Amino acid sequence: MPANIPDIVIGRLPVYLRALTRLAAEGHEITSSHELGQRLGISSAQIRKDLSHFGGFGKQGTGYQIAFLIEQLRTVLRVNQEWEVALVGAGDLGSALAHYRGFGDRGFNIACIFDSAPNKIGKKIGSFTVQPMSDIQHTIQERGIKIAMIAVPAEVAQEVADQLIAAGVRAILNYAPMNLNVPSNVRVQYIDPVVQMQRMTYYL
Amino acid sequence: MPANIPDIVIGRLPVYLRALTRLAAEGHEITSSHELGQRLGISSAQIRKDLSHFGGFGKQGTGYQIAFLIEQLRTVLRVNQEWEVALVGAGDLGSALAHYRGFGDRGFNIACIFDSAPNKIGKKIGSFTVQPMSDIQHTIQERGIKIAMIAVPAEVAQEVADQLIAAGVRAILNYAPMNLNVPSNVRVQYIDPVVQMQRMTYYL
DNA sequence: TAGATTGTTAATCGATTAACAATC
DNA sequence: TAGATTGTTAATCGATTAACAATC
Repeated sequence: MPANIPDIVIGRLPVYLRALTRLAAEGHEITSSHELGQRLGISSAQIRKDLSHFGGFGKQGTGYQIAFLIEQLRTVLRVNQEWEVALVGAGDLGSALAHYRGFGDRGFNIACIFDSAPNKIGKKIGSFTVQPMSDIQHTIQERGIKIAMIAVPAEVAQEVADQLIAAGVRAILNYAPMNLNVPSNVRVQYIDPVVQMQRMTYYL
Repeated sequence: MPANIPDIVIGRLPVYLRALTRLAAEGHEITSSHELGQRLGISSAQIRKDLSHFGGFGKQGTGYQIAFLIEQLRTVLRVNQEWEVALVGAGDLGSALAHYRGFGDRGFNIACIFDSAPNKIGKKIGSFTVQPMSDIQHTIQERGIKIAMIAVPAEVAQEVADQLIAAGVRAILNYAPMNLNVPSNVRVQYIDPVVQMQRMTYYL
């Protein structure tokens, strides 16, 4: 495993992986840094440089074997295995996430759903039964779950995060519109559609 | 309006705005670049530098009046007005977005919903009636809508984007797991939870 | 062989940080 | 006045790009 890869490079690999998977679905077998860069709107040099951190995946004069490169990136990102994911929050968003079919084939499986509302606990969402928050510690620890999605109101998101971390979670995808305070060994990614729209209105 | 602000700076302003709104909700009236930086996990120097692109919003020795800074940032980002947003896709995700209460108070209102499935067209989602895709051009043009959210399968996302852009949309929030090709006068932001989880598994 | 594209180095470009005078 | 914090400059740091030898 190469050391000290910049985080910004790691951040682009999933986007490369997604584009390569799409190219493969379209029937391509080989691509080049130039073609991939065109699709993604970034320079070919950046793609070659990013990939070169992990080894020489291409062939001069030819380019990259798509299936091979996909496999390599999946290995680097550690998504050549299935990760179990805990979901907290069984409202509109939580339900939509629970029903979303796009996780499984890209390395993730929702394994359990938690909510605090008594009228939701015990209900079925897809194939899952909503569990009470008090189950978090036990279920997550027992199953060794390391990844969680938070889909609860902002007011309780920090509290939920604290519980998840105490139970062993080390990666959080936070849908609540607020910043989380977490120890340095825990990673957080944020999804806030309003923030992303506010990044565009400036230019309108 | 100051010229040529780096995009990376614009990208942080909504996060500042969100944190400030939260501080205000907690009853604070004044904050400092240091306090804000602590909350967000970034340096105080960066916050001061970012804000200084748009003017001197603080006072030496005191810090920033939160209400005033919120108002300034809302003006800079142009979210001191309400933007009408078109939503394409009335599946699980589209429905969840239509029901989400968090848009209105942060500058955005969903104004119309489109889907292609005959069994969805005409149905009510919240207070909206799902319209057929063929209405896109007319409705968006008539209402002067500039922002759209795409919540359709990846296979049709590019086609939907093309239609939206032809109708006058200039900012797209894309939930479909694929890259969109758009003209340079159109901005796109992406939400793909799998990409964001794949950015974390590398470190687990 | 000729053409194409990689992997890599060095140069450029841009962003972050440290430091401090200004000033509330 | 003394203490605190801004706005800004200059220095540092890191990321992107251009260019090309290597080589398929």
